Amino acid sequence: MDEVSGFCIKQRSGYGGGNNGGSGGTGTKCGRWNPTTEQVKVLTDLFRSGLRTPSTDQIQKISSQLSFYGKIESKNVFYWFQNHKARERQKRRRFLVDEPNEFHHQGKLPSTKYLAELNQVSEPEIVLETLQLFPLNSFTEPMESEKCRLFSNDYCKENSYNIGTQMDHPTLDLRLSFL
Amino acid sequence: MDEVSGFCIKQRSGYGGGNNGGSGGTGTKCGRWNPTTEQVKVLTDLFRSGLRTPSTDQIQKISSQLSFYGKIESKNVFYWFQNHKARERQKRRRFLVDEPNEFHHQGKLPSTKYLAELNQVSEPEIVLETLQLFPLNSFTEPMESEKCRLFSNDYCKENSYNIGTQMDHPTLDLRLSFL
DNA sequence: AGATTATGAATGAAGG
DNA sequence: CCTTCATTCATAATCT
Repeated sequence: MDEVSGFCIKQRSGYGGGNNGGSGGTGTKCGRWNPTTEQVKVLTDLFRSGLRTPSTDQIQKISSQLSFYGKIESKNVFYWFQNHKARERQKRRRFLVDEPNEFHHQGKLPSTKYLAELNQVSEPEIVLETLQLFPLNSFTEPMESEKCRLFSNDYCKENSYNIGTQMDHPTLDLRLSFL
Repeated sequence: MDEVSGFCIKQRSGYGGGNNGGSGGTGTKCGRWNPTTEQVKVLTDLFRSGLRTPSTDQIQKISSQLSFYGKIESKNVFYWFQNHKARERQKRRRFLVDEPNEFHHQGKLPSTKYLAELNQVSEPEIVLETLQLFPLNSFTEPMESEKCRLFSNDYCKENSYNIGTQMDHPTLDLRLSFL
């Protein structure tokens, strides 16, 4: 999984039914960006697809696409990738390096044997050619994908990405090929 | 469909994080790390000795040492310091901003523990910067992590720290010098 | 028991 | 890139 934990969707006080067209996560105080689940999903999938450091152009486009799901700015996308990447690495460096040492004495644990799944941070680092997250019900034919430029150290593969059927929106076609 | 009104998806059966990864079985309630008294004591003493932001190396060593008292991971140490520092600052700030007259508590009184905490905050905090935490090499490169002087409420005091005398464990010498 | 507090964990934003 | 800070969420601990 992308993150260490199963993810808990955090939300501000449940705003009444989707009144927010693009009011982002919280309806009240917009101190900082609070990504919606759809936004997180898209970003995560992009990341897992291999995108690590999107260019300014890409950021713009991603942001633009994600703005459909709620308020978002380019810098949010930028920060998201930075943080995600950094924490992925940090997890490995700081947390994974943790030794499997196990001396329990003081505790009252009944010596439950546990298997630490430390490999959860091992990143497959695979790059999908065509990412299909949502089995596309609609038949949005992907337009001719633009040629992806390879950046310095990024994998930029053309991704066919579609989102639809998740929200009540008019079949947003979010192919990653727009990148 | 239930709106984004976040519901917390129960954590997947354990993740690298938490603490008790397993207890075997499936539906194990993956709780969070619950430090033992000794662990808290050591951490607190370290903090009070001036350690505020341990480096990765230090974190790992602390974690390693504390693992004697129970299960612990590096990330726990990391978060502990992170939280402790943040909350100390937070309390301090709140204390300064808070009501100038700390006597009129007409409503419900804060718990004794809370008051104790406040009292603790009010006492002079001593942050060492000469704590020899990095005596590993003869020519130790001084880390440049001495920029925490943003707020001028740091005092310098020479201090030698030794925990070993307070422990009731075999021969674990937990002097901070191990850092 | 439910309400409240304490605190582990997470993450958006920056700083450097 | 890396580290750090602020804020928040979730939950164990505790109180009433």
